[in-house]
Amino acid sequence: MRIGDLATSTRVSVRALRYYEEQGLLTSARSESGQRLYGSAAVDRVRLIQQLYGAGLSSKTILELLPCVDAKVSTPESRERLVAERDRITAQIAELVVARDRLNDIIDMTSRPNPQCDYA
Amino acid sequence: MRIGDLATSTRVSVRALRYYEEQGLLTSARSESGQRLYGSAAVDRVRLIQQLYGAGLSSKTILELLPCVDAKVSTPESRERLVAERDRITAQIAELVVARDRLNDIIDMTSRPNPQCDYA
DNA sequence: CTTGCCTCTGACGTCAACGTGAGGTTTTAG
DNA sequence: CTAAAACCTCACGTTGACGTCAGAGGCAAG
Repeated sequence: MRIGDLATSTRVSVRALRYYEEQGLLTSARSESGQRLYGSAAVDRVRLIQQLYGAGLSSKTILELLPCVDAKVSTPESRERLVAERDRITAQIAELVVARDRLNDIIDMTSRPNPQCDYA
Repeated sequence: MRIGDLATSTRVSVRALRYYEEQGLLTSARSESGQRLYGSAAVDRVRLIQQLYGAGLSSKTILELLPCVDAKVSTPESRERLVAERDRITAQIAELVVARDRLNDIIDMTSRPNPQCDYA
């Protein structure tokens, strides 16, 4: 498949896909004329990358960790990195839960009929 | 209290506090000589701002919502906005949970003794 | 063969939340 | 009184993940 097809099936922009390749996260075969060609496995690869980006990992970090996924092996350093990121995500989830509760409080507080406006 | 004190007690940089004021999120009285002066309520205000930033809200969004908090009243538009942000956070939490599980899978997968290396 | 969409490689633009340094005033400790 | 520390206002720098435009070539349809 060509880059436009991959973009469509992953809902990721063409620019982003080229960026991923630039960062070393995604590889592609090239046609005679230089166009990028991808196998179907690329779809899953892009999804994984998106998921890790979504979790707040940087290109650099993802680049370090992808080889582990591919080789199914982690060095002590990369394992440490993985655990650190997981813990960071856990902490961030906790933070988001607190913030959501806070927003809910605000919603409740501001949605309750205002006493000053109540009929006596 | 002066800006340095507020920075210390909230663990937010002086620059950030000035930035919050620039964005209209934080107000300050001024001394004769022009230095910012804050009441103790400013600490909670900054904490709230930090929490909302941490939840991924932008200055602009926070600016829209703070008056609701202060007045304890929300217009239909702002209520809609609050609910939308809450739902976005909920979705993001779900995304993070998925990503964390994915990371855990990777950790497990790469930490298990490699079969190819096992003694027969 | 040409029209129109896809792709290519640069390379500059963007946006948000600050960081950082300049150059100058104010407050505080000794 | 004086030196250090804290404060002030500009105003440019930073970072990451792309967006966007330019200029040029590639590819299936009619």
